[in-house]
Amino acid sequence: MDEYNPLKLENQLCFPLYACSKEIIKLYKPFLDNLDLTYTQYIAMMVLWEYKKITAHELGEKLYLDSGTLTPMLKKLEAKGYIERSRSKVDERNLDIKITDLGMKLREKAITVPQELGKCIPLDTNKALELYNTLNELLKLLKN
Amino acid sequence: MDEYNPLKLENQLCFPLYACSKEIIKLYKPFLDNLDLTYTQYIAMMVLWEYKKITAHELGEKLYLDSGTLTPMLKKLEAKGYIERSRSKVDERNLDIKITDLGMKLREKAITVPQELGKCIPLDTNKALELYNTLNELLKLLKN
DNA sequence: AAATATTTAATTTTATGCAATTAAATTGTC
DNA sequence: GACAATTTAATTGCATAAAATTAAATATTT
Repeated sequence: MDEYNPLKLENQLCFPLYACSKEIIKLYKPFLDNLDLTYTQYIAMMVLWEYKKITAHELGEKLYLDSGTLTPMLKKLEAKGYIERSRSKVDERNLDIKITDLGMKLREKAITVPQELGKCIPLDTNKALELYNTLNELLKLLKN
Repeated sequence: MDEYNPLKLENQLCFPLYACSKEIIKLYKPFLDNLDLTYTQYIAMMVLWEYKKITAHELGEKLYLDSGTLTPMLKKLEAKGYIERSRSKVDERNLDIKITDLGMKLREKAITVPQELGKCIPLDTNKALELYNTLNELLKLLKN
């Protein structure tokens, strides 16, 4: 009998996580192209649709992204007119991100995206929910 | 009662997939730094440790990566002396990737990585196995 | 055999993504 | 109030990652 090989790609947990993540982000592309958003910009807008106003730092914590990724991405969203960037008056080290009317209007166009994408993911509801729960649990544990 | 909001970051399946993938790849960093490999280079080496020789195209299929990512990455692995790149004699459009002795030697240094990483992932064996199975199933379905 | 279609790696462009550093502002301590 | 420590965004450098295009080689069709 062959010995168990810990270094086979097939035997890794991380690899299907990494590959699934990329493949699903690819599925978003045609829908997000209609909104002129990349996936990273989309998840940032999602937070802003909910909170309307947030500091760059808090946004980064929610998205698991640091300023090296956020700064240029937020500048692009500002150039598109979806957000405004301004120094906080309370603490000038903080950058306040505020959604614009145009940004809020984009939400209406985006409203169908989650359902459309759901149709592209070939998992039954129970499996999907179980996966959702496990990943969120793992994510929470990894944060500590 | 609040209505269900399909555009809340919290309600997405893809986001924890994306975030977990990135966070776990970060966990690899200290171990892979010892091997002078990035995560992408590591998974490429994993395939080569198993197959010894493979075409760039087949490697790309296994890793879910295209030539735009593979070409520069394989050149770096060649520069480190872990692989050799050569045109196939059978079909010159194909690029053969062959592991070197130095590349095979690196495997010995890498052998402990999966176990070390396992210790960093706070999931019990059953949950991890279930996640592994679901993700591989999903990955297989996404390929079609 | 010539023309066409296909396959594949490489290149180009744009957008992350992270580590490390820098710079500016604020906080804490005395 | 001076000054050190801390916090935060921005910058820099390097490595993906994907889409689109290009170029070379091979396979197919007539």
